[in-house]
Amino acid sequence: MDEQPRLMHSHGVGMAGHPGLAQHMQDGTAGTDGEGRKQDIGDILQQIMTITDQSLDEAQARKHALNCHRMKPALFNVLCEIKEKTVLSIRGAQEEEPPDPQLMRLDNMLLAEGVAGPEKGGGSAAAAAAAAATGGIGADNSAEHSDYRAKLSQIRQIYHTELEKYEQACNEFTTHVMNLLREQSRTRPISPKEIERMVSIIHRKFSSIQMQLKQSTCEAVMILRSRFLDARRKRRNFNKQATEILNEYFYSHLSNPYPSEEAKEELAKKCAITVSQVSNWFGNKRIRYKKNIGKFQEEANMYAARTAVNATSVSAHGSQANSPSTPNSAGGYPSPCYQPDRRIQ
DNA sequence: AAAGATGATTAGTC
DNA sequence: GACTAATCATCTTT
Repeated sequence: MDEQPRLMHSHGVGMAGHPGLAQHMQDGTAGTDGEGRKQDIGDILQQIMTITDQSLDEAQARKHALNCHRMKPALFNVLCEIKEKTVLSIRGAQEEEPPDPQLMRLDNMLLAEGVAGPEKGGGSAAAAAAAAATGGIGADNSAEHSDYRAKLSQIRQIYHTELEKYEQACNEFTTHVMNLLREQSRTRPISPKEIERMVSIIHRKFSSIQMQLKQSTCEAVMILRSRFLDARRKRRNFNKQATEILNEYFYSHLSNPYPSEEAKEELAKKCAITVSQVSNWFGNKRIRYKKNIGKFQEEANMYAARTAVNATSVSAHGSQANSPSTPNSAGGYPSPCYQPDRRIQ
């Protein structure tokens, strides 16, 4: 009951400024008197200012009164409930989406490549797997291997810093929005569910940005990997000694230049290359020799002579470092004319 | 820079 | 799976 007079009073104060203005309008005399007019305008401005001030004060007071009203929580609860129902009926269906298959693919790949997941170990494991895929990496390729690892860990580092940045930004933004909503929930009905929904929307937006990061990281890894795996890109000639060992074997087995698996392994060991490299070498050599025997004649003669010299010095001195491991025709010149025999063709 | 040499890859055969 | 023949990509020589 005592609320009413106060309200009336404050209302009265609000109106108190108006009679003066109304009076002016009614007289119509102000237009003729310059001095009076100036003063009147000053009065009006003054009154407007007071009105504004008073209105603001009033608005604040009303807001405060509303905030403190004992029925407010109940009212907001009801409003929230109604809002929840309408919002849910509008977009309730599309709420729970399944995990994005593409994102899962990217995640799996990053994990497999050792970019995501535990430190270091994964990376070198992936590099080792890549090395195994090429058919084995020799000791002389370890430099390239470590280069690969270095680049991979560089990618890894960039990925993690970026990811961290995104996560931090996401968290900051989330807390900011949550604070804002909590602040606003004092003046408008906001349910906790609504806040939750807003947070999930933010997370979804940020995860789509994250996906772009993951995608570009995957691309970088793929490029690095393909460059590392494509050995042709960084082909190195075998060193002179290795070539000599291989040629010695080839020309001393000219009638049947097909080293057995054991012989290949031994040659690989001697030349510090892989068995498949030995196989490649013999494959290339056979076909190229066969294609142009004339061109290789000189080379054939040279190695044949050397083998012969080695053989004689072996018999003379008992040991020789450079002798071929399994000469097939010790004592005589192996035929410099390799007939493309039964095996070939 | 062009030509030749060489190691690796690929399709096809046995 | 080993091999041939053709080819590619790079290295080396001219």
